[in-house]
Amino acid sequence: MKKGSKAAEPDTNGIPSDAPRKDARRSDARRKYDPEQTKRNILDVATQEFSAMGLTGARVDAIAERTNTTKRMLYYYFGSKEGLYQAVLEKVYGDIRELEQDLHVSELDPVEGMRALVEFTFDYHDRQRDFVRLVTIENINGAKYVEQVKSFKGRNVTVIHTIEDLLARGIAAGKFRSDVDPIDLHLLISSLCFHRVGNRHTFGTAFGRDPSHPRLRARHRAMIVDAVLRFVRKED
Amino acid sequence: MKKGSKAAEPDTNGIPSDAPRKDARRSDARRKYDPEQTKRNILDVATQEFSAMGLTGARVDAIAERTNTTKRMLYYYFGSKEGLYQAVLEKVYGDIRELEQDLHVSELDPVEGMRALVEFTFDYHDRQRDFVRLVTIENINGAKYVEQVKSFKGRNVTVIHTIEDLLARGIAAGKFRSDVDPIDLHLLISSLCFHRVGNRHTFGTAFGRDPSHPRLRARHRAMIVDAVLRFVRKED
Amino acid sequence: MKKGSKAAEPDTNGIPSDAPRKDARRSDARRKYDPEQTKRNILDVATQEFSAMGLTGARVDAIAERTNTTKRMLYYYFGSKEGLYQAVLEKVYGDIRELEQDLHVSELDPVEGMRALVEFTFDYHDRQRDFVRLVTIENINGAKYVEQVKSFKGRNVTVIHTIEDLLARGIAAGKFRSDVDPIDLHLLISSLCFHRVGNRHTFGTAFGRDPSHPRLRARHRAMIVDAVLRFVRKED
Amino acid sequence: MKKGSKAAEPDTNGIPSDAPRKDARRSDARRKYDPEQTKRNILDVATQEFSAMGLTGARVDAIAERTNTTKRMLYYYFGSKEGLYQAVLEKVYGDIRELEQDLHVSELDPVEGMRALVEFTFDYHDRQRDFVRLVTIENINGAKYVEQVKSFKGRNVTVIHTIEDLLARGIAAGKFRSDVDPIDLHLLISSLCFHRVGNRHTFGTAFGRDPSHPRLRARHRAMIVDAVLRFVRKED
DNA sequence: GATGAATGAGTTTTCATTCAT
DNA sequence: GATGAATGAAAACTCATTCAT
Repeated sequence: MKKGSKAAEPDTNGIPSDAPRKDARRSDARRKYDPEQTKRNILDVATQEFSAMGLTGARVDAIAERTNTTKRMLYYYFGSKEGLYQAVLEKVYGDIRELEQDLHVSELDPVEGMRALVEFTFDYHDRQRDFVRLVTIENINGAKYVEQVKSFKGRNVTVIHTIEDLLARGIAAGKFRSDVDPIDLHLLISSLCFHRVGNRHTFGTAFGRDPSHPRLRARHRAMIVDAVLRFVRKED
Repeated sequence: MKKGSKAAEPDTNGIPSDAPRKDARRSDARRKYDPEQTKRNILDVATQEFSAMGLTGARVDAIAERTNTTKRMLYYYFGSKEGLYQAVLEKVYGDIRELEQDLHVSELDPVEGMRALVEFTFDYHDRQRDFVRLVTIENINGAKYVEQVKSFKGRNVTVIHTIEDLLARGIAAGKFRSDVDPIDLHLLISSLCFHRVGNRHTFGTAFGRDPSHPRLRARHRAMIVDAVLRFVRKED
Repeated sequence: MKKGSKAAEPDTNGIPSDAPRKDARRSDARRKYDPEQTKRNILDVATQEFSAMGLTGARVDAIAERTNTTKRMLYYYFGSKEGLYQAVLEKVYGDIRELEQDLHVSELDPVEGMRALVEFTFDYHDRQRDFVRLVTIENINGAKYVEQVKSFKGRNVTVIHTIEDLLARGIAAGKFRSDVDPIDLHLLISSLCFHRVGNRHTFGTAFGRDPSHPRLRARHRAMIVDAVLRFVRKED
Repeated sequence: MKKGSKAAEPDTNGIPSDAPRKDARRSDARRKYDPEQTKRNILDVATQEFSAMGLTGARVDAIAERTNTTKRMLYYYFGSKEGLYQAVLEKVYGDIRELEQDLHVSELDPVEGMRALVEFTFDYHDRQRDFVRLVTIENINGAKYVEQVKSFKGRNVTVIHTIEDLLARGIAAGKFRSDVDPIDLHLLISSLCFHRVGNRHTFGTAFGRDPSHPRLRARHRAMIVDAVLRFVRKED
């Protein structure tokens, strides 16, 4: 194993990472002392590094190097490598939540709502690779850190409520079967949307197909929507 | 000494790991020096450690400690930490292959064959957590090491052939729709079987449900078979 | 953040430390900026921290945190950690001096005067743990800093004069032996009064007795007075 | 505070430290791999550094530098800085114990026995400055580490038994008073022997007298024996 | 083949101190 | 006078790997 810390090389192929936008500076003059910006900057770089390298694989030095500040500030604000990792997790989960606010499924008819939910889930995972990778990493860590993330449980409850609502309305409209457990359905949707992103490297190696290629992506999207709708549809 | 190298603790809840069986000693005379046994022993322990901790998280010392031999031997046989990791990957993929030999889907009618394939895939992932974890880890590594595993590509080709055969026969029998891509279908099946195992920690934390609980497992198995069959079925 | 800077925990069992009294604000109008008060506040906190942790063990951050002001002020007023330590030493020695003024041994008959001196010395050490600890710390530092404390030498000269006076009068009165060196006697008295305070932790651990317990304190006090008087007494 | 790690400078004036004897090599050829010697070497150097600088003041690098090995070995054998400190404590207490074996007070008449005990205690403290310093340091640490030293409590019990025996025999012989508590007497003796060593720096600074000067040492030794005997002697 | 001791090069973390506002 | 943010230098500790026996 080469030691040179080239940092965060693996992955990141395709869509550019969603983390550090240098232009995110406060619109007012670039001030020298801007703790919020400093923190955000560190957090953005750390998101990249942790999602690319894992908790143990990430290097504090590598993060610091790509930051506008020094390693010291990283400890000043986040206390430790683990603390920083945790903060990254928190940020990432917070980000999703904001996005989900925009999804008003309850205003759509159940079938269209279900389609919208699946498409949203698909798109989100497809775009937020860092999120997918961090979840993967957390599963290797035994979900040790995510447990302490406040926004984590809340977010999941929301999704389940959405699904319950869709299912109930679908059943009432005679469109959906009545024996589907909402959490199981969530798992099913997640599986389909998550796996092709999280495992795209082994998939690509195995079949010579990159699941993130636009054509494939479109086909997968349609397939997954189709599969979910067939699964919930009431058969006559 | 703060950290105490307990190593490889995370995960492993539920089904006991499939790796190191101390009793696996060759029944014939236990010779003092048995290179094969030594290698196998190292490999078993390493499988556990790598699958529990990841490539970067695994500790050579931790592996050596739980081995019947010493660290030196590990280097003697496998050259480096990476070499050992690679060997683990190779072993794990070899193991699957053997199992798949037993699955004779071509002798079943297409619907039953599809069901059998899905059930096999489900059961395999459900049991072989180490495999699932190692694949996950490989995806974090950008599939860098699995690419060099000989049995890897071959195995996947086989699965696709099986699916192609099932689809063709199903279409011919008027049971399956004709617009399903075999690799996409494989991805779909894999997603459903893999995700609930690979992400069971975050899932468990999010919903307070352990997907490996027998009751849930049975339900998931039925659900996945159902979802796949509904997906491929020809509608009239 | 692992270590959490709780600072200055060890010791302080029993009698509450004599340092920082938050209520010590000047009774006259609490002005926003009161340099004297700020300095005193820093000094009090620093006395605690240094006496609890030693010079190297003390943390500037820990001191600043428990202060009403910020770290910057600490440097503003005292220049450096060492400067602050020195200032603490100075303050502590000054405090003693004030107290010793009240002891008018020369007005008592030699035996009673000696008793009074020993009792005073005992009581002082017994109460001023911070003083005892700081002296101990200075001895670990090779007395490097105390050398620069002005009140230090002066104070000792005074004590020796007092002892010389007592011895002379005692000898004249036929009560004391004539072969006692005043500095040696001072050392003897100090040893007895100092040790039980400075080493009370190891003593407590060794014998399960806390020398600062009231009953034990009283007995020690009597014992030490007794020992000293027997030592100086002229035998017939 | 200068940062350059010149290490272990303070103190050590006078008698050369009792720690690392390079000649302590196993008499048989100087072997390259000699764990016992390596450990002892580290321990000896560490004893010096810790006793000179305290736990927080000591520098792992400084210890390693003066060792025949590298810093890594220090962690290999002792796990951490604290672990090494603890080992030093253990060694130092063990050393005393061995010495005390040679003191057969019970064979002497009570007065002579008491004199021998005091003289032994005096000599021990006078010579083993590292011991005295380490005890002092432990008192600053709140005796946190010495508590875990096995030989610590045992040693103290032994001393008390010796004193009890002497007192009992002295009382029986009509030589000693009967109201002396053995632990108190031990404290008294310790105080007198310990203080002049432990606090010799401040003492030297205060009075311009170095208590370790041979002439002064002899006088102190006589004085302390005298003081103790006068204290225990039965008055007619 | 097998082993415990040894190690160089990192890696995380801490500390006293200073800067810009 | 006062403050929170910032920092370089050093300190503790860890890791994969190799050596002597």
